[in-house]
Amino acid sequence: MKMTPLITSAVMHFGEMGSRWGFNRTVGQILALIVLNEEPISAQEIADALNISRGNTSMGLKELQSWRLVKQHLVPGERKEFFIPAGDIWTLANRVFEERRKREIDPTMSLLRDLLLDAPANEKEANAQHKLNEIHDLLESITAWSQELQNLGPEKLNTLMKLGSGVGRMLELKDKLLPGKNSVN
Amino acid sequence: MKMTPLITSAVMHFGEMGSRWGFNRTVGQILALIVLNEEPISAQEIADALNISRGNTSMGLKELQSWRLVKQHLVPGERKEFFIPAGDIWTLANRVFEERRKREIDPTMSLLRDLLLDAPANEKEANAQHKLNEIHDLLESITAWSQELQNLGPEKLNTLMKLGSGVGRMLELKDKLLPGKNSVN
DNA sequence: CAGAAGTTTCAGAAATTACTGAAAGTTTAT
DNA sequence: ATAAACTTTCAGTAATTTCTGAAACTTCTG
Repeated sequence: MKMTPLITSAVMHFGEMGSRWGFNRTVGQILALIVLNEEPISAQEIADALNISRGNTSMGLKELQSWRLVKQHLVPGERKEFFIPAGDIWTLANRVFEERRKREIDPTMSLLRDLLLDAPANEKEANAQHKLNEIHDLLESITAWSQELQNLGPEKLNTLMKLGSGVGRMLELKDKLLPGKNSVN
Repeated sequence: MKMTPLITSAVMHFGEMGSRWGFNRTVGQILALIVLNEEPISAQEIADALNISRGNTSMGLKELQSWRLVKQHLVPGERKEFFIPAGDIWTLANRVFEERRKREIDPTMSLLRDLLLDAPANEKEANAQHKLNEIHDLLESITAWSQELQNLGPEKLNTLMKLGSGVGRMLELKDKLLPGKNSVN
């Protein structure tokens, strides 16, 4: 498993970015390596290529599996476990979005719901609650929307993205188009 | 600047989430405090309320200003500087998206462009380059799209979000609606 | 210009997070 | 049942990130 210079650059970069994407350097490197390698690759090969301990590799792979970004791949006749990406690039990107939503938005939504249940103790709290409510509604919209987008599937999503500024014009016509929908206030 | 229990819970939570949102605990707490407090608040009051050093407070505020999430507010007659949110909740959310895009996507796009310029040295590299190209295109779409959404402005964005699954139906009709746009393959 | 009121910087300490490697665990083959 | 081939766990260490607080800086006031 010798990495070519190009692959090395890419792997190193994804390592650096890893922490910004919600996982750590090693996990980012492992992911890049698995994605860029057309053949399935074993844990030992990963450890060797990246110069990291076998234990760290194991933990990284576990994390990537919990994100559903890589999966195991049994090679007939081989005792070792091999790893491959859990889907195409689109799928992987979707998974990252979804996992991050779970980690970054859901816990906050849940707390906000709780905080909004209590009656405000005074003026100050009433004001704060109002702000928290705005935040809650915003997060709810984002969540609903992102699920909606995922349900569209890659093709339609792509259509929508490529549509670009056409979206604006389309929205202006929407009431004529979809008379069943009530307008938003 | 005594925090009520409700505000305390919210501030602590935003601190915990802070690191997942791209800044650290203290920065998250400071942001929450500024947003939830209707009055402008001074650096010293923030340090006291959160029990953090004055120096840390200063750095946190600097970071929040670099994210364009809070701004200074001069109170006439007061020597101190006060701080307030840089806009309404929608604006703040947009700023977070945009900043994160800059930090999480732009550097990768730039590297990918470079890596795609070199001719592949062999079979392996050609394959890797193909994958990198897919990633590049995806990130490009996401970037373009998110800029598009921001240009729509809050009202239309809200309309779009509330539209929910109507988007799917709308897309099916789009060709009739916007005949100038070519279909996507 | 001295000094009071405030802010920022940054070296070192504290806290957190990631990594190693040896030991324990698992699976398959004989 | 034993051994070989492999994986996982986890205590301790290393690396990184965050925080403090004292010193330096800035600005305003008399």
